[in-house]
Amino acid sequence: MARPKKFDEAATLQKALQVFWKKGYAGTSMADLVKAMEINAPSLYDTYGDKQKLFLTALQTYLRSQHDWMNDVSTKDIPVKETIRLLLNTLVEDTLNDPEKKGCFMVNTVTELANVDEKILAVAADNEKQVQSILQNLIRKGQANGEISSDKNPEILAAYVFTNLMGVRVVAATNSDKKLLHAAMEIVVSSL
Amino acid sequence: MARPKKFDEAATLQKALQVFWKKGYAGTSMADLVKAMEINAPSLYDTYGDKQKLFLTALQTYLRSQHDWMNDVSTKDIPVKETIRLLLNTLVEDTLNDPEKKGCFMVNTVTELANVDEKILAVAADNEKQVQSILQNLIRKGQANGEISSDKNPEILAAYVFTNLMGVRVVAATNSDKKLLHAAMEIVVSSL
DNA sequence: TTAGTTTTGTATCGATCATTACAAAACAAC
DNA sequence: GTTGTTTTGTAATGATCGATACAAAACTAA
Repeated sequence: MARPKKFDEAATLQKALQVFWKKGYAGTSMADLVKAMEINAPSLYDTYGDKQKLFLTALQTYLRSQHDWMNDVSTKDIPVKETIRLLLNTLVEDTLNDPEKKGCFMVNTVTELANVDEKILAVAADNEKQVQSILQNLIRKGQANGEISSDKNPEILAAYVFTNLMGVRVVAATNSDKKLLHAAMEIVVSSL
Repeated sequence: MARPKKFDEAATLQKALQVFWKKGYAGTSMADLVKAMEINAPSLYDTYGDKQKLFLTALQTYLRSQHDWMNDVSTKDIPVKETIRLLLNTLVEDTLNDPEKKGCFMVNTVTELANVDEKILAVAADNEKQVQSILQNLIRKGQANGEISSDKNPEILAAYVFTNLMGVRVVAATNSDKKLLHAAMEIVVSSL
């Protein structure tokens, strides 16, 4: 019924995600996006809305894949502590292996915008809730099978792990001592 | 020998620091700074240089006060674990009590710029070195007086505490459950 | 007071910002 | 092939970006 789009919506969104991830919201110009996405400005606005909306869409896409990954790892049939070790260590590896050293898009966004944009704050709070939920389920499972003491509070343990998940993403940006970071994560696991 | 400045250099720098801290580097315009600092653009450039230089000066000022604070706390005559508990809990309190929820200026800067600005990366690496040094000294002191097992590696423990210092600054931006954060920090202390 | 120096205020620079008007081009349905 | 609809490319919008030119104003030293 009309002229079809020349580009793939999802793939082009991924390109925008990469730019926002690397340069942040304010640090990214529409010209940057137009160039990276290889579409013209009018196509961009028509398909994804304005800069804010595109950013939010990119962020949600990122979070979904992040959650999917965590859920995948969490449903593996291995000990709970092994699972949490895998989560932490994979983050260290991924952060250090990224040649662009982009860190975590959610962490970057929280530190840039959560205090000045309520919508972003809501997304961040929701993300925390979801990740905490995944972690709590893991910990309860560990308590059920005897890996973790039932005396401990799952909510607190989850918050503790979450803090380390966030922290290691920041630290890995300036410290590339892989062994040291893995050793620090090992303390997290062994203190559960 | 000439017309004196009408403003206080250090106090006006503090105003710039507050703006950069709240809005980030790219999110801050020179117009924002001129307004907050209550000086004219030419005075700003003449005294502090361009935007980049002013930002770096503000960041260094922030780091110096941060290090001074850590050193002050570290030289208190209390048990080492108590000191580390105080460091972690004070960060939680300060972050939650700030009505502007600015978080940590260093963390914000690392996540915004460390991957695109080598000068910032160097400052961040240097900061990590200094904080790690303070933490390592504390831990060695704890090992000397029997608070902490001498079997443990001070460097790894310091990296572990550092990760939690960074992490809690990010988490406190979206989770304002004070009790939960304090409880999580308590795990950090008790795992030393 | 006068000479010399620096700061201040105004006003503006070209460049870049996010966003869009408009018309040619490209498709689907008939 | 014609009609109707949407996308595309070009080009430009006003606003804001970081940074300065210039002259009046304000001070010190003599």
